[in-house]
Amino acid sequence: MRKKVTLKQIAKELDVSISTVSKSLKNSVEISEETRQKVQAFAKFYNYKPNNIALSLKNRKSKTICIIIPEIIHHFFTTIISGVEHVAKENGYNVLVCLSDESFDKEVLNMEMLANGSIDGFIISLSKETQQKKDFHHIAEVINQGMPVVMFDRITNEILCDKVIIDDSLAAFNATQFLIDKGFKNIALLSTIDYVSVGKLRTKGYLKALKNNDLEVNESLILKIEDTENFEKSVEELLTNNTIDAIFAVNELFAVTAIKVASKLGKKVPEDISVIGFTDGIISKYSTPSITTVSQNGIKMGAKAAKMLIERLEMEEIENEDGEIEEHYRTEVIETELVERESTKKI
Amino acid sequence: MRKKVTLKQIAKELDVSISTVSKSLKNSVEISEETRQKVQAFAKFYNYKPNNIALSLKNRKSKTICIIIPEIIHHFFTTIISGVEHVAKENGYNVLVCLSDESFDKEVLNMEMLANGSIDGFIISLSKETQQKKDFHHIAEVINQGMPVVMFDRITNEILCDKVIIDDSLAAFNATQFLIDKGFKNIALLSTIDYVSVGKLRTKGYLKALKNNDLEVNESLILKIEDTENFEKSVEELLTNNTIDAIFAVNELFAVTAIKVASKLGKKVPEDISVIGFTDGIISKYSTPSITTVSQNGIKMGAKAAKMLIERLEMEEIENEDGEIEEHYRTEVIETELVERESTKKI
DNA sequence: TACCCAAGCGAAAACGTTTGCGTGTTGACA
DNA sequence: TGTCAACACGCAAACGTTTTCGCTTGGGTA
Repeated sequence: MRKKVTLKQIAKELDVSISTVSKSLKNSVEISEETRQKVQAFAKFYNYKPNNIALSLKNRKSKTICIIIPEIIHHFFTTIISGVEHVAKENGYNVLVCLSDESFDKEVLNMEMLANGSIDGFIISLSKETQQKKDFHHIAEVINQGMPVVMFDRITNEILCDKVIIDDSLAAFNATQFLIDKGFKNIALLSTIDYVSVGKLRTKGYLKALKNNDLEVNESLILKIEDTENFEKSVEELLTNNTIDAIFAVNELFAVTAIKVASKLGKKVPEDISVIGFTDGIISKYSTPSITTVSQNGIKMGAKAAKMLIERLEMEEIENEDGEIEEHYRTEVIETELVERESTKKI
Repeated sequence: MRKKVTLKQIAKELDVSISTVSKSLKNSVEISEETRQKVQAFAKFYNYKPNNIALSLKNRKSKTICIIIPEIIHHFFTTIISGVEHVAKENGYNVLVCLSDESFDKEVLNMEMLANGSIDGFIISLSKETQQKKDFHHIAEVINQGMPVVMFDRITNEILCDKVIIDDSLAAFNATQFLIDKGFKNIALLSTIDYVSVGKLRTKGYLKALKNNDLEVNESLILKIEDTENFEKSVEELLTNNTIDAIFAVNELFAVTAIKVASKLGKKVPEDISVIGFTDGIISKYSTPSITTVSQNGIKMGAKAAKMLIERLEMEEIENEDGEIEEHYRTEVIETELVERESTKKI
């Protein structure tokens, strides 16, 4: 086993000072050609690599960013990570992935654990519990300490920072309008409870589309699901007790479940009921029938978030020099797209 | 903005030495009750948190592990990360996620970038290209430097280290046997090309099951897919030109595609053809019909890999003290399970 | 011969910790 | 009054870098 070699060891071995070694490796003109050659050869032979931790300490930056997401077994968040990772690597940053498991405490813990030099900035999508509690002190705290934060998807307006979102309300509006244009009038909504910001916004878009087309809102066609594990029954009741010709679901899982329940009840998709989902994930693509859905480009979103964070990180260096701090935060809206597949009736 | 406070600043403010502050915060008996109180109160007020980077440098360990996977937009790898992350956090470790994108170079780059103090150990699943090249010098290198590595799923026997695998061959054997037991004789195989270790092993299990039951191996029923993007056509040809009553696919994507193609050709699953897949992911669960599949518990696998890595990390500390190094590597086999769903005919 | 300058190198500080050991001040006791 | 613990604290090294500044040596010039 050949342990990592340090500047000190090289210096000792070649009987020069540590500074000489360091400068030689950096091709400083201060050092004679001869010494440089010697040191570089030696360093190469022993496969010298500067210790990143020491560099982090010295430079007071770790070249690492942390992304905190509610859960990872979820296609959307996976694409986000993918986008973040690629941009990060391109810019020489590493990515630490933390899961809040939708828990407020874990979210806080993760942030506190890392906001002490370990990382340079956060990219975060709020946990359900955090959104419910409306307690964002942990985020305000790290921002206050001078650490940049970029929020995406599940955000809050109570915190000032860079944000990347889709226009959930508009996307939902468009999806609903798409159904209305096909002539459907009894459009059910499968949504989440309101404290989930995106659920609320998507519901808003749905309502607006109905209103815009002078369609009456039928409350019994709106199902707000809390328990995302066991809700088949509620959907079954919804479909049994009402006349429904189309469904707009605020996520993939709700959409595919709606289709399952419908076919169980003997209703065919899209012949009897048309279904539109949200998030263009694996489920939508591979289920039968494949599902028409609102595509939120997670990769693009993650990439954008990473870009914003890194820009701010690199910007800070310059700004710190003249002591000015730019506080002009941006909110980027990533465009969505309606991907038409088999679950909606062709006209 | 209130920047992070350091021991030095506290020391200066309270007019004591840095060591006194440090010891006070650690409740050392060396320091008087009074001073301790004072320091702790001050530290608490200013929300002092020790700088992790400095600690890493001093302790020469970062409490961070890195997982390198070929791609993240893949349910199996996502569950792995989930398993790893939870065990890591439980033990006070952070998780750095790196993607090789199935590229040898990126794999090497990632390892070299991080094997200099940034992290304490690796968990890795080999990229396709690496398996094809059979070049594992980068892995041997970091192991040689004394950094523990745990390989999972896509492994190689050429490297000695801890490993976590499933018995791919056995699992494939069982799946094939399951089909044979149902009375099928013309069982097609959708596999990958042989350099992907798991593809090869699963093919082996398939062949063994046929042999064990005195069934003749029909080479034209075996399709080895290279391009995992555009292979529908090959599957279509396979199904058109042969009499096939069952299909064993070595992953979810192949399985769901087989079903799509079959139904396109007017053959019903499971009435006309039974299909078994591999990996119990979202696709298998939510496609229609839902797919009978070999479940590899990714969470368990990831958790096990993390446990093995951390055990070795903590073990090393003790061993280093008496200079002995334990080189007894283990290979853990995670049991698989056949999850019966709708894509196989009930007898 | 005296002086200067450049080249080549080393010392030391800094980043923020921890910790073994040294040291000064008490108070008690003989 | 002298001695010696015990107590309370500070010094300094160490982790591995980078970088500023200062030092030495030699040769050239006046």
